Amino acid sequence: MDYAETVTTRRTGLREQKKQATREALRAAALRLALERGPDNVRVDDIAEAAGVSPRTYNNYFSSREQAIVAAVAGEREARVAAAVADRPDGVGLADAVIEAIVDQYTASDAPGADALLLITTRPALREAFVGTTTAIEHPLTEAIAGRLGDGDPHTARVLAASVAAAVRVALEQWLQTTVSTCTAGGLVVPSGSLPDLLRATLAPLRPALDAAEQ
Amino acid sequence: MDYAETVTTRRTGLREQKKQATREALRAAALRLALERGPDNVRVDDIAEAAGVSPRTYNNYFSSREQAIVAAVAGEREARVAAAVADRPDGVGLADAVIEAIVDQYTASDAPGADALLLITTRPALREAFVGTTTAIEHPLTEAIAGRLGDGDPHTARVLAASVAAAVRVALEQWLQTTVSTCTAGGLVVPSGSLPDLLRATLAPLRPALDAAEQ
DNA sequence: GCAGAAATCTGCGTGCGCGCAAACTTGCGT
DNA sequence: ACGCAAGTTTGCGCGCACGCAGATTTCTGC
Repeated sequence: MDYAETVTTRRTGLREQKKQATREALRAAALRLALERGPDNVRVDDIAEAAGVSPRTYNNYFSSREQAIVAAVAGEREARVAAAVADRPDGVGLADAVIEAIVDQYTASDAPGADALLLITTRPALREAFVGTTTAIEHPLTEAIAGRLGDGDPHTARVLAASVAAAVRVALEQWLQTTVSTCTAGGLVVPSGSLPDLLRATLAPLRPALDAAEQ
Repeated sequence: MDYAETVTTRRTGLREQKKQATREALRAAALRLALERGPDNVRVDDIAEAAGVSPRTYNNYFSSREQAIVAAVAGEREARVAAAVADRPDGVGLADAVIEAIVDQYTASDAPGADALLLITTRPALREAFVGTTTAIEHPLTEAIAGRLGDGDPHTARVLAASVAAAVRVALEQWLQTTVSTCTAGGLVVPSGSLPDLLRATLAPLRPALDAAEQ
């Protein structure tokens, strides 16, 4: 929940260094254990023990059992989406900047954690946590949109960011739904290639709102 | 979560009748106890005991402790919003129908539970649960919008409904924020009169998207 | 270096959410 | 009227989330 130090490693150093280390250890341990045994057969005590910390400490980093597993695949996608929106050249419109940035980030991150994604699509509790990560992009996205809108009403940026995040959530829900049904029916892996198209199609209805805000 | 019987009291009757009775008893007990003592000094066991059911039964009706308290003021606003959208004459545009229906429902319901609202604005956990009720309007709103759009793409209706719900959530968050700060600073009750204006202003950026979907 | 301040880790206790299976209630067919 | 099927309630147990306060580690000023 704290992205202020991701760039310049602010703050004295040894503290934040250890903090990030244990956070990463918890992430890795959670994902590894979830893949080895089923996701249901892993308690927070196991994760904490594998990471070498107290069970109580786990909840100082993640507020739910699923967050650690989901964090491994979701990562800091939120901040990268915002950065991607801001990095688009000024020539392209707001709608294209936002939509393409989101599509890029959500398709690029699929390759590394493909096995983890398959795991997430299986268990409903994990799917819910994964879908819940979309709300995390709201704040960074708000600032990115506000930066592109210039001196406009900051309320508008916030509403648009929330709407975009909601649309992304809808796309993910539908993608997971069709994915699991495909798995059940065909028995093959996920057709991740359709995610970009689905995102574009789902975000399309918001284009008029984004265009109108630009004036 | 089950709105199929709200109109015609379908299903044999005695079962659903008792079900609604205990649900209402739980709601009332939760709100009463929360008002008497502080909201933090009421356990689910107390609510269940006051309603005359087992503590386990409570979680058959509400999946969290706050839901019962919030449900008292939130009620079945979801279904009524959808009905209000559908009831607007065909002459008015989709944007006006949606926005005015929402404004109506969110202002009309404020009067009865004014004291409860003040309670909710105080405790952060309750505010979160109250804000969370906005996602409940997504499904009914989707069908209402789809009905007005006619034979258009059902995806569009879903995205628009999700965006509208997100915007409502943003408005509620901001309203609660300014409300609590006003209370802290001035020490007076909430300026509920500004909610309609805030809703209208927050939903305004989505007008172009709603208008465009209508064609 | 060295105290004092600040942040973090940890054990403990409480309450909550929920799966499970047994008792009980209600509805329906005959 | 009666018995079976379906639905609901309840007790039980497990694991999770978190506040609290003490111990421990890290940072800062001197």
